[in-house]
Amino acid sequence: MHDTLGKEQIYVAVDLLILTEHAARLKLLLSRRPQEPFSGRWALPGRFVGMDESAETSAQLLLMEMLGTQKLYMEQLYTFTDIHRDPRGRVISIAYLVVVPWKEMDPLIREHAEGYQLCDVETGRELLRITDLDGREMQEADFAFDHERIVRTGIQRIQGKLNYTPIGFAFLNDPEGFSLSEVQEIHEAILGYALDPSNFRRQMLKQYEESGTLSQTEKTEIRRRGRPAALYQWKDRRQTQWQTENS
Amino acid sequence: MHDTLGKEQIYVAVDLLILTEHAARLKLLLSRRPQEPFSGRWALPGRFVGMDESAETSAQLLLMEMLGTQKLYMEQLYTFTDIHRDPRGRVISIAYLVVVPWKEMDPLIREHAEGYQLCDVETGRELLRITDLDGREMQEADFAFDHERIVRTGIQRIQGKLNYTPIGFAFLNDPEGFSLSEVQEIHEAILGYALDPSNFRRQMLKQYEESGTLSQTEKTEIRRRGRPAALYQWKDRRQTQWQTENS
DNA sequence: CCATTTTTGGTCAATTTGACCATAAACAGT
DNA sequence: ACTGTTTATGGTCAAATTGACCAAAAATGG
Repeated sequence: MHDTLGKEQIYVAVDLLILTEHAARLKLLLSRRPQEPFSGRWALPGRFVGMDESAETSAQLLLMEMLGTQKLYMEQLYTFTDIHRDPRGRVISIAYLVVVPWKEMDPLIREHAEGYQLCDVETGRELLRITDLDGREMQEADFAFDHERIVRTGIQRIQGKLNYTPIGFAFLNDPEGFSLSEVQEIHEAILGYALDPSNFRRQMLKQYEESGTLSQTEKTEIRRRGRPAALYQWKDRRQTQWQTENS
Repeated sequence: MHDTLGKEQIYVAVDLLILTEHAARLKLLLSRRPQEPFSGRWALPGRFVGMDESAETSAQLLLMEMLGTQKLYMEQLYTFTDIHRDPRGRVISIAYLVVVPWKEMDPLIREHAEGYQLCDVETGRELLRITDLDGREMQEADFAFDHERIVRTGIQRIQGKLNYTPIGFAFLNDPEGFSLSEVQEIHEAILGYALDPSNFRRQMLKQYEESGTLSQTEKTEIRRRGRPAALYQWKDRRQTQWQTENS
């Protein structure tokens, strides 16, 4: 479609940083580019913005194409505009950060997003290590365009936001409820280090229980080992506001 | 130059939200548009991004044109892409937040930025009131394009950043030193409410003194009334990093 | 010399945080 | 049935932080 680009105009694209979490691991949706430029390198899902779409709409459409849903947490991440970021011509990219609950991601990924892999993201306080399904680590040169930089920017953003927003809950919007340990697992996967269970629970409850957005249900979890956890619910009053809110 | 735009492509522009502070007031650089569209309405300084410039470079060039300097705190704010934000055609705007010390702004504004006014921004915890030099309040409809939204986004951003970054110090980079009351005045102007002097000082010193970025000089201020204040210095180790750092 | 103004340092109670310990509630294996 | 293991949950306690004050220091203006 856009194999060659005109030399006389700036093209606008959106790229999606789609994050999910499973088994104490932060995961990131990447694909190997099937064509030039950067054939074979890892790339974020992207799309050119049409004349009749806002960037946000364009991102939502791409999301719909890939996963078949729009009801996800999405925020604008950053706009990358380096002159030579795309060898085909002048393309700027507006990157969006998308959070998908694993339970939704798992079935969707098979149906819609063929060719995509959910790669592992390991992140300590400073480090960032991304590995594909075979456990091979990616270097910056393994990425297409400036996508490695986009990834780093996004990870930093979400790490910072954990402190003062309930963005962690966007990773588990299942209506059946969730345990606070699951929330903790998500925070740990994003931050890259362990948290104290007792203190974590205390913090979450104080922060969100009195505002009514986090409330305990009557059900409890079914586990294999250990004491079953109480299940909580997230009241979505602000879920839709998330879509347009700017930090 | 761009009186009429082609209908077949997306144009990319940058807009600058230039903030400064004086006499306990947050100020914002605006001009009345001299031409259609939105003739007579208030607008941020802006510029179309050239084919051979990154957005950041373009913003820096505009800054250089307007104020004759580039050595200012600047960060990308947000990218606005609504389809109908510009009646001339399809234009997206990458907004940048710029902080100028008053002592630099005052002389520069006369020389370079003719037609621009430094308007007052009054901001409580929720409210936002912007008034021109004659004290007349602006409504959303008094702004061109979606510039009122850009302003609100920017004010929110800087208010949030006061908590966890030293962005307040960007308002006074004078080499002669500054008193902590001046810093406090800046914070109060941005936040829209008063702070306790003693607690404010305690916080600033704990946060930045031990890292070596804030240090007391031997000089003291010359005042009209009251005890003269000790002057402090900001060590710029991270000033340049500010330019590219993303929150 | 006194009243006023602003800076600076300090107190003190309330709150928050971080590092723990202890118990509760389940299961697995003997 | 009992024992050990595992995970969830509740509690303690000292350290650190915050917010609301008070008071002295250091200047000026009358």
